[in-house]
Amino acid sequence: MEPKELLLKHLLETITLGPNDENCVLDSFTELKLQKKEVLLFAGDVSSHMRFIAKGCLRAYYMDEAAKEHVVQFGVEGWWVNDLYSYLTQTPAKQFVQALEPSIILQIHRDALRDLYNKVPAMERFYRLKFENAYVALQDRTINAMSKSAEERYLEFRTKYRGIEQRVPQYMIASYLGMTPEFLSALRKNLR
Amino acid sequence: MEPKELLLKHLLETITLGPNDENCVLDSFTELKLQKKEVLLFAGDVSSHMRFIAKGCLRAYYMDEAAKEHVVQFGVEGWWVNDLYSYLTQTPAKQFVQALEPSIILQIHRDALRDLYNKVPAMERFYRLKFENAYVALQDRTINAMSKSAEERYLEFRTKYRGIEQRVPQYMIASYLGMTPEFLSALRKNLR
DNA sequence: AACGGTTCTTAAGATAGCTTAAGATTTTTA
DNA sequence: TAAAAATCTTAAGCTATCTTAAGAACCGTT
Repeated sequence: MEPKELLLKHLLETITLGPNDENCVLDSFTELKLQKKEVLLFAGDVSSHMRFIAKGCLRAYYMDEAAKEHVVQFGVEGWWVNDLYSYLTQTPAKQFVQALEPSIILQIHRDALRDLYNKVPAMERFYRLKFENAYVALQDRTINAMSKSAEERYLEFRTKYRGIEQRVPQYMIASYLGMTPEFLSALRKNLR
Repeated sequence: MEPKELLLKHLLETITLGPNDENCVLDSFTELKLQKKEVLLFAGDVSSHMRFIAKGCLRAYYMDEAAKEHVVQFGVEGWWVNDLYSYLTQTPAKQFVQALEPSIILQIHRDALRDLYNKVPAMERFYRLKFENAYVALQDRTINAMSKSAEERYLEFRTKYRGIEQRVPQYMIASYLGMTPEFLSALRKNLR
C-alpha cells in the first residue's frame, strides 16, 4: 500500500474525515525515505515534525553522561516516533531517532499541524486520543519497570511486541528493558 | 480561594475562555469533600470522572498479587488525579485513589466532558495539552526509573516535588520510587 | 570462501538493593 | 495523657543484577 494510503487508513481508525478534509490532511504530510542506520533526528536539534512510520523500523534512544545508549522506544509500521519532549517544548532533543531498517516516514511540520488543528478539528481530536493512549501505555510500562523483575519485563515485552523482537538486535531490547545484554542473554537461557 | 476559582485560574493558564464559556465549563464540575484516608476511587470500579484537586493531597496506588501497595502518583492542589486507564477505556480500575489529607475535589463526568468538548472546543485543546505534558513528564519518570540508581531517583524526586516530600509518609515515597522503605531510610542516612 | 564487523553467550567476581526482624520514634485516638 | 497505631530506623544476611573479559556465532561485503 502507498504510504499516504496507510496514513489515511491509520487516521480513519480513530476519527472520521470528510472528503475535503482527507486531501487537506494528506497534503500537509511529506514523505521521507531512510536507509538502515540513518538518523532522522539528532540529539541537540529541535524536533519540529510529528512522524508516522509507513514502512520499516526505528528506535529512539539517548546517550547518558557515560556515553551509554538507552533505548526509549521502538516503532514499526503504523506507529509514530519522535522526541516528544523536544517537539512539544521546542527545546533541543535529548534523544536520537534512527532507522533500524530501510524505512519510509510521513511527517508533518509543527506549524502545518497547528494550522490543521484549526482547519480540521478532527485532527485535534486524533492527537488528543493518541496522547491519551500513549499515556496509558507508558504508565503501564513505568509500573512494570518499577515493580517487576527483569524476567517478568522480558516476558511481557515478548507478548506485547511480538513482531518487534525478531526485527531488532537483542542488546537493544535489553537496553529498552533496562538491563544489560549479558543479563538478558543469561535470562533467556534459563527460560528454556 | 474558592475551589471553582482555582479551577478557572488553572484552566486560564493554558487556554482562553469567553465569559459564556466560563460558566458553561464551571457548571459542568461538581465539588466533593474528602476526609483524610477516604477513598475516592476503588480498584474494581469504573472511573467516570476527571478530577481536579482544589485542596489537599491524594495518591493513586495499586495492589499487586501479593497485596503489596505500589504508589503510582501523588497529587496536590492544582493537579489532576485519576486512574486514566479505567477512565479512558471504561474498564474496572486497577488503582485506588485515596486522600492523604482532608481534600476538596472538582470533578466532571465523562459524558459531561464529551458535551463540553463540543460546546467549548478550547476544552478539547486543554486536555490535549494536558495529556501531552503528562506524557512528557511520565516519559521522564520512566527513563529515570530504568536508568538511574535509587539515590539518583530520590534526589530528583526531592527537587521536583519539594512540596510533596513533607506532606506524605516516607514509605509511600519509597513505593513511588520503586524501592523498599528500609532502603530509602538507609540511603537518606548516607546522604547526610 | 574469507574477512571485518556486529551481535550473542558464558562465566567469575562485585555491588546495589531486598528481606527479615527488631526496636525507636512519631502521630492518632481513646 | 496514656495506649494504640503508624511510621521510621538499624543491621545482618541474601539475591538479583551488573561488570568485565573473552570467545563463539552470525552477518554482509569483497
